[in-house]
Amino acid sequence: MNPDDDSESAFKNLVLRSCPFHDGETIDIAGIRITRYSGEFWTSAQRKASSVHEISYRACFKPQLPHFFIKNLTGVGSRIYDPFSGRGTTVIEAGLLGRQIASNDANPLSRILTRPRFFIPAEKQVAARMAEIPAGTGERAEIDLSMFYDQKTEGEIVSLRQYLINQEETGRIDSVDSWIRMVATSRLTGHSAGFFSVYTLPPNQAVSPERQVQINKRRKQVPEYRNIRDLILRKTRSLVRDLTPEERTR
DNA sequence: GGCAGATAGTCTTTAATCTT
DNA sequence: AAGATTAAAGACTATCTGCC
Repeated sequence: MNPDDDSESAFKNLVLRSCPFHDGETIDIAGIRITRYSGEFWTSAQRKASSVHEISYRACFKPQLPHFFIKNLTGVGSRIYDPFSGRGTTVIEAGLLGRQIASNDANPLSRILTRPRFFIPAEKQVAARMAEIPAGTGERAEIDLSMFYDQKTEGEIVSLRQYLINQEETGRIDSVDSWIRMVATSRLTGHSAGFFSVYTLPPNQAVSPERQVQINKRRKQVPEYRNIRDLILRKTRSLVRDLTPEERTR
């Protein structure tokens, strides 16, 4: 069910009325000091946050949520720890608020997506590095991904992957490589021309190869060439568009 | 500067499958 | 069989971009 605004605000008023003190006010209950804070984080108007958060990931909450608690309950320089970091919303927001951070996650994808956004390269550096990485020769991946990618596109992805694995294994991977890996990972599949794949479900939803064959048939589509270098640069620009010069070099 | 179309992050709905 | 859970599909919508 989708509660309309009226019922939502009625619920909010009920909750606020039942609370005996006002926002920011501290009272003593049974010897425990309690300060009240309230906020809204789910309506569209309150979702706007830094562009640097905008990478695809399943199940992510709004940056305003950690922002609210970090701002009200911690000071500049405090350390914020997130034990289930996911795409890193909490620690990135903490970083933007000038806090120290620590995080971990069982899924290594978390580190791939989070860490590079603390060491943001200049767009020029990303462009120069992308130009150095071989575009490949249309090599296919080990598994059949032809229902998602045009052959040339897939060749570029395979070549980039090989390059990154090689950099990692030889200990040469740097912040520019890591940034490219983060952006490329978030561009792999999606539902618009900004992704490497043909139209598929939005990137927070997985699709099996068999299902994608059906989607292609129904939509009468075949994967067409996508220049992954251009798309990575475009997304790079988009990710940093809200950042101040200080935030970019922090 | 304002409009229209494109983009893409996220939300809702429906279908399929599993559990009790 | 009913209820719960998960998968699939696409809809919704704020923001961006290009154009006049």
